[in-house]
Amino acid sequence: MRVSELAVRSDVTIASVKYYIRIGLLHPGVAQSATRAEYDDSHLERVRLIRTLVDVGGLSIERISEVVAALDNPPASRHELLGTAHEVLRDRDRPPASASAQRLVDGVVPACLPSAADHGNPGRSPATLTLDQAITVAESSGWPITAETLTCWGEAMRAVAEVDVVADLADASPAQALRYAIIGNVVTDPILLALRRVAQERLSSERLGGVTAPP
Amino acid sequence: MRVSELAVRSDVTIASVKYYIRIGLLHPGVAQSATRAEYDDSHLERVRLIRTLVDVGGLSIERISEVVAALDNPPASRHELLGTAHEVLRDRDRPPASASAQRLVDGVVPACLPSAADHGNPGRSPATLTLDQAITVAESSGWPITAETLTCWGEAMRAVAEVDVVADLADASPAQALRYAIIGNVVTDPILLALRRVAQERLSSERLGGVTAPP
DNA sequence: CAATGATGGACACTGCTACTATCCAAAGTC
DNA sequence: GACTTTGGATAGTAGCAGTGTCCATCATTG
Repeated sequence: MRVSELAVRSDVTIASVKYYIRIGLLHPGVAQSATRAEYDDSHLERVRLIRTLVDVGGLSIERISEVVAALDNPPASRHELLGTAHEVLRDRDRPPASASAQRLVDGVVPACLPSAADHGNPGRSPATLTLDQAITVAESSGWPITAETLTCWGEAMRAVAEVDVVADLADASPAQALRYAIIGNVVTDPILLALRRVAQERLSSERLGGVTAPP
Repeated sequence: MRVSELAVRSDVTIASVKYYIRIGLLHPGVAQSATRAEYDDSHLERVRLIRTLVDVGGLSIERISEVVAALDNPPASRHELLGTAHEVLRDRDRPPASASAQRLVDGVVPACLPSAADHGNPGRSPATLTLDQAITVAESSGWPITAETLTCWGEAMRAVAEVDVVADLADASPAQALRYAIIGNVVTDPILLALRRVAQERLSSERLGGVTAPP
């Protein structure tokens, strides 16, 4: 297909396609002549990935470059796959984690989320680092998290992750699996948060005995 | 206190304080003379709220204006409180929900999140609308959600919301309760998502039998 | 009591991001 | 042969969230 078709099919302007190629997010088409190049499904898929990451995930172009780099050079082992996915999704410009947050995490997580990696020193994975920092931010916003709360949430998220991991493991190539892990989290995170709000409304209406629905 | 102190205590430059006042996010200090005004804890609290919403929630200044407007004019009834909180946190520029997503939500949510509001026609609350749209986006990103998945997630999020609602109801004035509902969601959403990732890593390492931890 | 320096108010300006627009010459199309 | 499309390059734009600068006032301090 030509640029115009790629642009229409991915719902993006030609100018944007050119832009993505220029900054290296998208590989150029195969040049047929000085004024013609051929684009294929890999281009279409890439542009759609970019748009999902921008529109749904709210990732910056810079972050997307990292995602793309990881996809073009995926980890060989299954074990590092999620780590890589979580690393690119991780918010890098957060203040460092407080000691109390790390202690809380160390105390609660192994108990409610047992893992084979608990033998020996597990180190701090991207996700654990993110958790440390998120709890630190909450603390400094005057919203301290108790061990009980975290335990309860951890158990709930284990149930969520059961579904996730099963879905992710079905796939074939490392690049595809990585793609799935990244897109899967990006598109389903908002669903989870929306469900949380729905649950809050319904629970609160039950507790208060009234009707929460708006006009 | 004077601007300089307010600026230091809220970790913001004087220029930013002036900016927030100029655009109406922050009420001016009480003028003592042409070159002196007195600021109090309400100013400090407001600036900290703004920064939390910007830094943690990633809200735009425009959205924060809505939050501030809601706080200055909170709903009188407890029942509308969460609805208002969810309305201001809701992403307004999403495509409309698909019929299939709405059907999915209607089929799953009442079953796993029973509510007093289910008598008669409940309408669509802000959170439900957000959920519809989030599922629609997932569908159109090639990530269809099954009823089983949604049910499982819904049950997990009910457990999460149990903790939330208890915390929110402890408070006094409508404005305070609204503030808590908004900040609470904003600062704890990232924790939940981080826990999800941690759970994924640990579960996957258990399934794969290896060690997921990075270097 | 004069020098110093913080304040309020107004307005212009900046830095960053993510595109858009324009131009051109070559190539394909009708 | 007129018209459209493309690739490549470069410059320009829109929006957001502040910053910088200026000035007249005013409080403080040596």
